[in-house]
This record gives sequence, structure tokens and C-alpha cells, in this order.
Amino acid sequence: MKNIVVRNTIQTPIYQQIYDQISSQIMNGDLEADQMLPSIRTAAKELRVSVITIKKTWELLEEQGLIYTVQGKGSYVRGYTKDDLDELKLEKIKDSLKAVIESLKSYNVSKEKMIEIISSIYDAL
Amino acid sequence: MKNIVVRNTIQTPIYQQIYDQISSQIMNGDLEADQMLPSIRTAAKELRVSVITIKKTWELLEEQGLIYTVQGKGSYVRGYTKDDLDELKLEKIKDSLKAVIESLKSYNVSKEKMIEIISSIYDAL
DNA sequence: CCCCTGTACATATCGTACATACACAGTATA
DNA sequence: TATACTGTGTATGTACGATATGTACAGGGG
Repeated sequence: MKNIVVRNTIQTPIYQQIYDQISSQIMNGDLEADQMLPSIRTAAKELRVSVITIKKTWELLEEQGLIYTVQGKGSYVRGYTKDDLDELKLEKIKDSLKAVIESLKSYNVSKEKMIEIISSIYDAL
Repeated sequence: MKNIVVRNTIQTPIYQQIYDQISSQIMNGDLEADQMLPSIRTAAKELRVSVITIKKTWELLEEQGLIYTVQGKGSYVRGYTKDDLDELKLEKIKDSLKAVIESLKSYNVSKEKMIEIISSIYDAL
């Protein structure tokens, strides 16, 4: 439960922000298999949000097969191999990029132009 | 008012979908300067949505400086040079890509990997 | 005056988020 | 062994804002 940041200033839902960060930590291997996540109460207190919000996040993570939950005990990270995690991560990134490319479809951006812009954004970081 | 498609199956708000398509048509030069947009009633009937929804779209377009509206008369495409339009378009695309890169920040994707994935998505189209 | 235009109002539905009460699991202890 | 305690997840009821609607109001021009 380290390095989670919640911003109220952006339009992304809180549960989505937390989901993104935890799912990336799992996919990056920062959280070990069968490691217990904080209880929803602990996480809620720590991040200063409602237990409902954390519950929704945990549900999302469970839906995506990243964790499993035992009633009365807690939620735990699913056991995946490094290769599996890399694959999941790649799919996630692909999905995001596909979505943005789809949303820009009507602007008729060529592959080369797109790469050029991506490159310039990275260089500016 | 050609080639506008509204989908109820996706989560993007209707007014946003219409906005994206009209703004891209303007930026691509498909709509001429001072050309009148359809009245909000006509557009609403044609796209089978409420006048309020179209009004919101027109307001967004006006906010972004793409059209101007005259009470009782109608809404018209602003006069921009081709260079201005290209610049607006580039900014729009940059903003979208910046947002997706920001949202993927925690996955630690390198510039090269990102370009590789973008490339593969384009090749698959 | 009539018919076109944009505008404003009141309302319905849904997603997000909250506090609080309920139910299950494990353990200490009488 | 029974039961109370304290941890866990779950469900209920509420509030608010965004999205979308229909319908009534207001301005421009023949």
C-alpha cells in the first residue's frame, strides 16, 4: 500500500485512480503473489476515502483476475508468472492506446505523424 | 452535417461524440468558414437526440472558438487559415496523447516500447 | 403575424461517493 | 465448550453532479 496517490482535482473517478496504481504495481511485480492487500478499512483510512470506494476498487481488481477475496479474511494478490504479468501489462497498454487512436480516427493522423508526436512528448518530459 | 455517427453503446457522452466529429471536420477543412451549421432542432431530429444535447455541443464548439452563434439566426464556422486549423488539430492530438501517456505513467513504458506498440496497432488496422 | 432561429426551466436517470449498520472468520478466554 | 472480542468483507440508504430529455420562452427576418 505504498506510493498510492489520489487527486480530487482531476475527473478520473477515485476508485479508478487507485485501481490503475495497484494494478500497475501487481503487473510490475511490486506486489508478491498471495500477499495480502490492506483491509478496505485500513486502505480507506490511509487514503482518506470511503470504504465503499475501496470496496469498488477491490471488486474491479477481482473482476480483472488480479486479486482474490475471502469473506472475513481479506484480499490477496493472485499468483501469476512474470510472463503472464508482462502479457497482462502489454494488453492493458495496448487497450489504452487503441482507445485513443480510435478517438482520434476522424482526424486522419498517419502512423508516422503519430509516432513523431509521441516522440516529441517523451522528449519534453 | 454529414457523416456524424452517435453510438449509445459506448460510455462517451453523446454531446462529446458529436463535438469530436464536428471539430475534426472543421479542423480538416471539410466545413468552410462562415458556413452555417444546421439549426439545433434540425440536427437534433437528424441525430435523434434532444435539442439540449445539440445545444451543449454547439456551446462546446463556441467555447473552443470553432464556431460563433447569433441568437435567432444560427451558428457559423469561424474563419481560420489552413495553418491555424493545422495548429489547432496538432494541439488537440497532442493533448489526447499526453493524457494517455500520463495515465500509463505508473506502468513505466519506455518511449521505444510505446512507439513499437503504436506501430503494431496501426499495422493491424 | 408567422416561422425560422437560439435559450431557459423543470425533471428523470445514472455514476460516484459517503457514513453507518450488518455478517462472517479467527482467536482469546472464562 | 461456549462466548465475547476484534479483525475481515458486505449491504443499505443517502447525497450530489453529470447527462439527457421535453416543453415552454425569447429573439430575428420575411
